[in-house]
Amino acid sequence: MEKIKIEELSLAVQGLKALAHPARLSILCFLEDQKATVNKLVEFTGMSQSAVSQHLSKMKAFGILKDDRDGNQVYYSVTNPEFKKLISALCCIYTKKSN
Amino acid sequence: MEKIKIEELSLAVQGLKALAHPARLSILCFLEDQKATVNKLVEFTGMSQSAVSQHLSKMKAFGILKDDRDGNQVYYSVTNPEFKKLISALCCIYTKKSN
DNA sequence: TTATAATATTAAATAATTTTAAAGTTAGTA
DNA sequence: TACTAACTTTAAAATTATTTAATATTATAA
Repeated sequence: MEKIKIEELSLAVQGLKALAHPARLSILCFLEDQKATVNKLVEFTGMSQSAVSQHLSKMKAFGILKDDRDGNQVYYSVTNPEFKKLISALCCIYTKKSN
Repeated sequence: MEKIKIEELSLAVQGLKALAHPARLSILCFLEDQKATVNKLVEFTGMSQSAVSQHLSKMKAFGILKDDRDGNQVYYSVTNPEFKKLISALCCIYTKKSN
């Protein structure tokens, strides 16, 4: 495995930070196999609409999520399947199960 | 792939947070294939001894690193090979290369 | 012993992130 | 056009994380 170069490291850190929040990680898990509207995610997380929107835009900014508007609703989904691998590795560590 | 359960999620978040800092991530990369003393890591990172020590103990607290004392030196190393997979997935995302 | 090298801990100061609350958009509907 | 639903943005307040600086510990060496 190659080392992460120093320039890439700060990107990687930002990527990690974008995941390292309970609301964001649970949203990401939720979106693993489906897209969802902001409202749906507000319901799911129990957070304020504003907070959810801010978390979503942070994940979008770091290229984890993308959004698609349909009328007055906005659907969010995971862009890069590699992020699923990352979540998978996390699962593996924290559930002590292989996958 | 299984979902991360809600109880495990907060552990996973703490694990991610433990990685999501430039000093910590670069230390982790450095330790990927070798153990090292605190002093070595102070040199490598260019940070103060105290700061490095605090970062190391945070990573130790979350089970990412372990330490081994030898005389008056302390060697740090990565505990769980799964963390390497995680770093590997990160590499993959941020270098746009497969591995 | 005393001194020193290597590391850890603590507390205060600073910086970054998150939440809350209040407006502000955008798109559909009466 | 005016209204409402779905969402975003902004700014201030609250919280959490990091750095700094000083002190403490642990083990070896003089």
